[in-house]
Amino acid sequence: MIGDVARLAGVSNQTVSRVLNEHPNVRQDTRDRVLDAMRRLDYRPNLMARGLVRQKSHMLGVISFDSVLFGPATTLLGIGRAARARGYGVTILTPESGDRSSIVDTAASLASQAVAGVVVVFPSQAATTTALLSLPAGLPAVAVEAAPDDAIPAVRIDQATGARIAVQHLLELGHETVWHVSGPRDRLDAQARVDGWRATLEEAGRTTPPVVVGDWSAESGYRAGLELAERTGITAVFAANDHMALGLLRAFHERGIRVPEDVSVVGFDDIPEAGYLIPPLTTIRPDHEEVGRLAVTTLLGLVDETEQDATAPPYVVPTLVRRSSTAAR
Amino acid sequence: MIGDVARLAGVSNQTVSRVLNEHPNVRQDTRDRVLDAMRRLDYRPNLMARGLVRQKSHMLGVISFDSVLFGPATTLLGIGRAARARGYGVTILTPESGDRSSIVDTAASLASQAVAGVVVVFPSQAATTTALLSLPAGLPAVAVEAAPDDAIPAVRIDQATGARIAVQHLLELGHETVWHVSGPRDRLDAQARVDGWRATLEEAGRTTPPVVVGDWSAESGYRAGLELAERTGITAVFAANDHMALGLLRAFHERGIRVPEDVSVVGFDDIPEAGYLIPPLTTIRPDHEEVGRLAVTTLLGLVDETEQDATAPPYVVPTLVRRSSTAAR
DNA sequence: GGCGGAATTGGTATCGTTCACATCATCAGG
DNA sequence: CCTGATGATGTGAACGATACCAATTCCGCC
Repeated sequence: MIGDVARLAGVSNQTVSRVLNEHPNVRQDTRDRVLDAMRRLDYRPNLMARGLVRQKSHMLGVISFDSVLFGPATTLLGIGRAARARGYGVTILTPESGDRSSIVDTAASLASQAVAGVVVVFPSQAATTTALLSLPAGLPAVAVEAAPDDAIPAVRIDQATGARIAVQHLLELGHETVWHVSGPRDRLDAQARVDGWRATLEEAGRTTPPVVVGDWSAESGYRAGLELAERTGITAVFAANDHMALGLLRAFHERGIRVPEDVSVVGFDDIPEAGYLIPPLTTIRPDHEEVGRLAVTTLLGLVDETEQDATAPPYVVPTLVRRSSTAAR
Repeated sequence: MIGDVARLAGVSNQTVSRVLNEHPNVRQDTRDRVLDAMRRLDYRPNLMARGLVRQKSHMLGVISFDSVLFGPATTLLGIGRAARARGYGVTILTPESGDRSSIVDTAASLASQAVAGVVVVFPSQAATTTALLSLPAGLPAVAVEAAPDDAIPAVRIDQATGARIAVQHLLELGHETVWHVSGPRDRLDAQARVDGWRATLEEAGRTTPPVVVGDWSAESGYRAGLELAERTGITAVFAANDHMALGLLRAFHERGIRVPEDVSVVGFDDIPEAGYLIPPLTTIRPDHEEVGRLAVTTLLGLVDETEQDATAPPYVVPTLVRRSSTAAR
């Protein structure tokens, strides 16, 4: 195929290849002739052939769980866009389940796809470790959220700071303490939010209520809400994500507890509909897309030594979005 | 690399290749020896080399818009899983914007990735056409939702039937007529829902109120709700998706209109949190993942003539999920 | 005019695999 | 024991690009 272009332009294959790769030592008129030939033939380089000789593909792999959830889905979008901007394609794999074998399968499938590097978007330490171990040794990898020890670089939302901002906000409104509905115990991001919440309360010298554990779903938030509604004296709740906050709102509504008059609620994620819940939800907004971008930058730093700014900041700090679900006590 | 295996197993490259491709004419003990060697060396076939000689990659391309939304994201998941089950990888591209040039760019980028086929998950006729025209001629393609004329096969949710079920449900509850908050005008799926809604009302001999146009977002649903709240005599609203229904609920709540006592609301999509809104939302549940699966089946039918059941049913019929946002009049 | 070094271009091997064809081994039947 | 068919294996070319090295051209300067 490159031969056709070469013939039409009256040069050798090699020269076409040079034009293709923007090698400097090609005379301007030769370059023009080649470019013109490429246009005329609607030539597209065969990336498989190129990958074969270069021993490196133009593909990045992503292993992701929960890829339908707002946070991960947005991160995936960020990864895709950043990768494309650098000339890489992205292939996304989602294990059927959280089982060990399912994860191993997925990693193996990625391994055979000859990717240049891998981003692991997993919420649990164990799963990430499993995935990484199943990858061929030496394949560059970056973790999003959960990184086992410091074996590989990680990019994450600064969950703890996000939680801190949420709690701080509630304390400033005059609440004595803040209850917390957390994500699953085995999820690192969930635990980081718990840690931030607890630390902030302790620093302020407040009592720390027991954690109510959820699983990210609206349903678990609803159950947590029913549980909290039984108790008296609760004035502020920090939910570890907006979906659970949504469930909370529903439970409180059902029990005649008014938000924010009786109880203030803060969520986490700022899903697009957060502003249209009843009442509009005050929440913490993390920039998931930025996380994806940073993950790609970091990964490409590993893949391609010539990459610049390989040392991307590993934390993305979220911000507070004030709406109507919180009020002064 | 295949050579290493061959040497260790004491056979030729060709024999290893035969084992790899499950060619029948290999003696059992030879096969075992080769398989053992492969395991010992942790050999993985180089898919780029294979793709090069076979002139076909093991990759499917997907162009998708709105990949963060629940529906499309779920379809993407279905595509990914179905593809993997058939030994194909998937690369997903999302244009930066809906601009023509952005779409053309995206398609071009896919074209150079040597994919075996393409799934276009686009909501508008125009965008899909643009995307398809930018793809190299002869590349098999399947459209999800929006298919321009009948140039390529399409797989879609049976939107009209979904709408019909929603309207039917409301009419059976005794409502005189049903208002509709639609998706954007240029979206085929939105228009199909409008058509189903209108047809059902007309067949029942009811008056057809004007369509209130939204853009899928909760915000537009909210605005539509405020608008509807101004009018009197409205007892039932069918929103074209759950996010807009959510906005509606909020607007009605704000204006003191009770759901379902004063107005019944039906959504579309059955997002995971639909059951935890205030009140829990009655909605239409389309199986988006199934659409993804069917798209892959259909595409692979085009890519690989040996594929079976190439004639997948092109419509996936949704079902009604009854919750508490609808009541008898 | 001739020389040296840089810029430009071409030739050939190579990446890891499969394909087409050739070869060798095996076995049943006459 | 030979023949022919069939099964099992090996050999060399090809896929489309890049890498490495050699060859040619160009240019400024002595």
